[in-house]
Amino acid sequence: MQKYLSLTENTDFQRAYHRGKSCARPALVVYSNKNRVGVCRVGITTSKKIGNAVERNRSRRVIRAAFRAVSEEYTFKGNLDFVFVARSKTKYLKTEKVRLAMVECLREVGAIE
RNA sequence: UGAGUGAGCCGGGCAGUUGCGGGUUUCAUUUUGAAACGUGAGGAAAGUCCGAGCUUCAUACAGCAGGGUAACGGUUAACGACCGCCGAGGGCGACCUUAGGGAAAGUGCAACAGAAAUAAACCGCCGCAUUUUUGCGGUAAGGAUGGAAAGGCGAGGUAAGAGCUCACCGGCGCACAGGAGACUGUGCGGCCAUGUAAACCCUACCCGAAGCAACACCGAUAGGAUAUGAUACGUCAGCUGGGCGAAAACCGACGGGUGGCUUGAGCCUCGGAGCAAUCCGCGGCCUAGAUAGAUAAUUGCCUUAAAAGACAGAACUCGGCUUACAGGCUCACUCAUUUU
RNA sequence: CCGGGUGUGGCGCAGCUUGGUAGCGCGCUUGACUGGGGGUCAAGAGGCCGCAGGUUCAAGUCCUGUCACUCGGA
Repeated sequence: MQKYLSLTENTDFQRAYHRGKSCARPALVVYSNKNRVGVCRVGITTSKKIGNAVERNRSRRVIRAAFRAVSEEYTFKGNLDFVFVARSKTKYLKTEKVRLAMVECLREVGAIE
């Protein structure tokens, strides 16, 4: 499995929010933006609105596991930055449901076939 | 059987597959990659309310200001924590609560009501004078107010009264006895003291400051400074004093990296000392260390009525306190009822 | 990690230092002036002062704990 870098800079997140394509589902929100780094990068946002530290960690882990499954199943078109934003429902969902929602969103923004 | 009090404990367990962080070993290897083994959140990790370790700032200053604590004895590295005990208050009881020094060092405050609030004469009572209505004097027993009216209550006493005198009770002082001490008990004296110090204050004791984003080293980048002054600058935070450091290739800056980073006032078993907190000894064990931050998905079995369903995520490390918490377990004790 | 601030009628704020009566503006209700509206005037309702405990005769105010929001520094 290929390694993916993490998004760390705040400017990268802002660029994804403003210029990238987006798609929203009750499970999560996906932003996608082209980059020039040469590899795909991933950022996960869990705001304080989601809940306390345990609930934020839970949401982040579910999204990370879902993305891992997606990246093994599909190949991305070009080098892209992804930002996944957790919503208040995410912490109650199983990984499989989040994976299905993620596939739908990624297909809509044109990242996968 | 019912009601209750106190103390302690658990917070599902075992095994498998895929995947993730750290470690060790082996192999390949410039970076790094692969395999195997082993390991990977809590009782509160939380709040950050106290106390320490550690590091730096003068090898670790002084005074003032400021802050904290407050019966007594002990435990502890230390504490405002804990244990024991005394006093006070509450409960039928097991037991619980308690910032619990000083109000005769001084200052302030006590609204409204009431005659009067820390010193007092409105009504009443008594005596004397008198134009019969008032004046002067004595008096805190009685009256209404108030949280509080100047020790309480009874007897003597008196013109009327008053600790003025006496008995009992309460408070204070002294002596003796007991105790490690706070204090308790007994006897004697004498009647002077309203409350408030979580009001200022006084007394005793304690406190230098900042915090792992500390700090040390490496690295790249752009910049400042341009000369010998005991001045700028830096430094123990507030004020004053006094001192120290530092200089020609140096200074501070920094979204970088490495260390700091987990063996520690550590955990477990057994024995001993102590009412207890806790301490001592023998033996055994190594148990997260990330740096945008690692625990997810799923299967089977067991315990169970049912495997779910609480509160909640380490961030330098410890000791406490406080707060949140589904469901349950153990021990000791009290009261009531019934039976023997 | 360290250190501040705020919480009071529906909304925005005083009152806390020096403890005894909880007030101001906007809004709300009723009435009057007007043919009606707006506006003005008059009257009124609406508060256990974030929560719990303590000190005190008495607490919005003082003390302790706690909850929520918010600001600043490294």
